[in-house]
Formats: sequence, C-alpha cells, structure tokens
Amino acid sequence: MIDLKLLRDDPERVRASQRARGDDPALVDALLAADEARRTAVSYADNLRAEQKAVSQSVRGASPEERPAVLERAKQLSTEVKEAEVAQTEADAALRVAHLAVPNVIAGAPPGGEADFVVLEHVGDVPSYDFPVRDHLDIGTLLSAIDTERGAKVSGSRFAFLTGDGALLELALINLAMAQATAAGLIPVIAPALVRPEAMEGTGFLGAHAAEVYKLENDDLYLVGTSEVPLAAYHSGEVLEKLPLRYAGYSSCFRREAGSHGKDTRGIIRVHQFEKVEMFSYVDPAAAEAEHQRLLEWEKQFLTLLELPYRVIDVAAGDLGSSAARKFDIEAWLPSQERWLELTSTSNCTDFQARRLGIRMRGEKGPQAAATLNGTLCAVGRTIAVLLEVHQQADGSVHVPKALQPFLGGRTELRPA
RNA sequence: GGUGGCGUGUCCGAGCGGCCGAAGGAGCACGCCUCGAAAGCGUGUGACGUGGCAACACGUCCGUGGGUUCAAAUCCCACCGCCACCGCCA
Repeated sequence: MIDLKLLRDDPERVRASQRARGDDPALVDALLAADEARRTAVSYADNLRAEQKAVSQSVRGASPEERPAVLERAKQLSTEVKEAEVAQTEADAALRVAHLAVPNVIAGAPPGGEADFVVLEHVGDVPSYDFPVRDHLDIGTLLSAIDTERGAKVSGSRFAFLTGDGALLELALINLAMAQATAAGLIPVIAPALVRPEAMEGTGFLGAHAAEVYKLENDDLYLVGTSEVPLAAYHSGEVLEKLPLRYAGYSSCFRREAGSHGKDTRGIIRVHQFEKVEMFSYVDPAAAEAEHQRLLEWEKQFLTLLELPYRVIDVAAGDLGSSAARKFDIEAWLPSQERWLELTSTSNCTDFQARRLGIRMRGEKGPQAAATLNGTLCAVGRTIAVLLEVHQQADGSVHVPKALQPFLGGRTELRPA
C-alpha cells in the first residue's frame, strides 16, 4: 500500500508512476476520493461518539425525575452512533479496496513494458563450443542426474526427480549459497512452505498472481511460490528495534505455472516445485536503494563463484510486480537455446509491502513503515540447468566450478557412469 | 483428533458492567546523588485515526470478529493462537 500522505501531498507523482507502468491514473483519483470520504465519515462518527459517551456517563448522576429523559437521549444517540459506525466501516472498506488497487510508486525503473528493459552490464563472455551442444536434459540424462519421465509418471508434467549427482548438485548449491550468505552476515532461515491466507495476501501474491498459487482448500493454507512470503510475514505486525535485518531463507517453492502452457516444457527450467535460497532485508527506507545494490552484488558474487556468464537488466516499470518500486534481474546464458534466461531477481519494495504487513521501525517521530527488499540468491533447479549446459564438455562430462568442489567431495567434474 | 486451562501496555501482572488506556512491579530514558559506577531518590515512558503550524483536543484499540447494554477489558457466541494431559505419528 502506498503512503497516503505522499498521495495527498503529491498526487501527480503517483499518476506519473501509473502512466509509466501502463496502469490507469484514474485509480489514483479514485483513491483520493475514497480517502476524503473516509475522513468525513470518521469525523462525523467521532463527534457522535464523544456526545454519546458524555450522555452515557451522565446516566448515573441523573436524578430520578430526569433519568428517563437522559436514558431516552442516550438510546437515541446509541442508534445514531451505530449507523455512523456502519457508514465508517463501509468507508474504511472502500478506502482499502482503492488503496490496494494502486501499485507501488516506481523509483528509477525505465518506463515501458516487458520488452523495454535496460541492460546494465554484461559479465563474462558468452561461451562457444567446438562440439555439438547438448541441452541440460540430455546432459542430465547422460549423468543419470535428471529424470523427468518418471517425474511425470509419479506427479505429472513439470515435475522431475533429481538422482545421483543431480541430487548431490542440488544440495551442494544450497550449501554454497547458505555459506556465502552466512559469511556476508545474513541470518540463515529454514522457512515454512505452507502459510496462512494473511501471509499470502500481505505479500501481495493473491492479487495478479493468484492463479499461480497452490491452495489447500481443506486447511485454508497456501503453498508458497517463494520464501519471500514467510520471510516478509515473519516480522509482520512488529515494531523492529534495530535495522537492518537480513535473512537468507531456504524453502521449497511451488508454482502452478497456469499461464505458461507450452513454455519451457522441456527439462527443469520451469517446474511446479523447486528449491530456492532467497535473501530478504528489512531496512530504513532511506537506506533501501543502497540495500538493493547490496543484494544485487551478492547475486552477482554467487554467479561469479559458479563461473557463469550473465547480464544484469533493469526491469521496465510495466513489468514490475505491484509491490516493487524497482527490480533488477540477472539472466544467465543458456547455450542450448542461445538466449538469456532469468536466474535471479531482486526487488526494492520500499515501504509498500511493509505497510500492508504492519512492519514498522523506530523512526524520528515514532514508529514508521520499514522498507523491505528481496533477492534470489539461488533458484536451484534453474541454476542446475544452466550449470550443466555452460560447463558441459565434449564427452558429456561437466566441469565443476572451483567454489562448488568442496561441497561435492572435492570432485572437479561430473561424469556419466 | 479428544479433554481442560489461558490470551491485558516492551516484559511480568492486577482488574466490581460506568470513576479503566487501564493498579502494582520490572525494564528503559532523563535528572539528583557520586571522582566514576552500583544502590537510592525523583520524573517520564503505547499504538492508530481525525483536526491543528504547534502546544493540544477528540475518537479507537485489553488475541480477532460479532452480539447483549444507555454504557463492555469486564457478560454471551464464533474464530485464531498458546499451554497441559490423552490418543496418533516422521
């Protein structure tokens, strides 16, 4: 939810943000009107309540003669207050709906839609191979590391078994990511993958993404698509005494992939269940931009450790989630398809997400909304896919990056049996 | 899954349907005392909303949501959570 004070002071800035996103600026004016209507309703009800309270108090002190009249007046006020409160509740609800409809105010993101991203930098050279390149599923099959056929047999399409070196590689990546995060001072967390509706709603995943989310109807719980959800809800409703707070959360992630029929159907690039280590920061809003850069640096560091070439893009306003003010994606080179593939994503949500979740910090003038930021450290399945492809060798073996070797028993390559 | 108990401010903890935003502690902050500290003494110490430049005023909040009443932390109902015991179980 955006800051209503900002909205009142500078509505044009919010309208401009809407235009940059390709969203409707009229939502801003609807919100302004709802805010105004609510304040009117609150004032009216407040005044009535004050009067009712006073009259109610005087019931005790009233003499027997005047008592019936006072009680009569009190009853009448009671009815009026109830009506005023209904009106206030309705105005509150209307404001909330209008409030939720306005996404975060963008901060520095390039205008335009999905195709209008800006490439900020390239790191490493796009690899070339003097042998026919295999894709990750072929390599994974040769290594007996990935089994999508049995994944489909047991669980359906977009599921896979990781076996042998595939399973070990997954654990190694998680351990490397956690080791890096811990060395950087982040608090390691293993988070629940099942959350209550409030957590899902509070983080904004039941809005545009609702169709992507698995729900357990019998238990009123949701499977998280990212540990951003439990990590953000972790401090919901709290006033945080000392910031920054930084977490590295590991969890399984579940996505229905409802809108991606026919897309990335081969291998494990897009599956319903994958493992991920996610970074999450709570900071003073004044420090949010610097924190965003810090998260990006950690993401780059991890890919550098894996010896993967990549590029960093500044995602355009129209392609941001509703909570994000700015987002950087890192895309790694996928040799089999000769294209860039999104491996990580880091968003600065400023105080937008925190306001909805009631996450506050001690500010100059008392508690105020904190800023939250998230960033992928390692989306394991996809990273395995890219790793196998980039580091493949002519004979079907795969080079193991130096940093990963200690987590794979010192092995320097993976070979078909 | 069953039975019982409990949810009050940063924490502990009291609270007769009106005089309770809430006793009393602790903690914390500031001041006095001290060479300095501890102890002691004194003062202060929630959030949110609306109006106001501000001091401040009014309103809301005693797990959440309903209900009864002129009036609810206090009575009733539902839900959520916590604790204990039993059952089951990786």
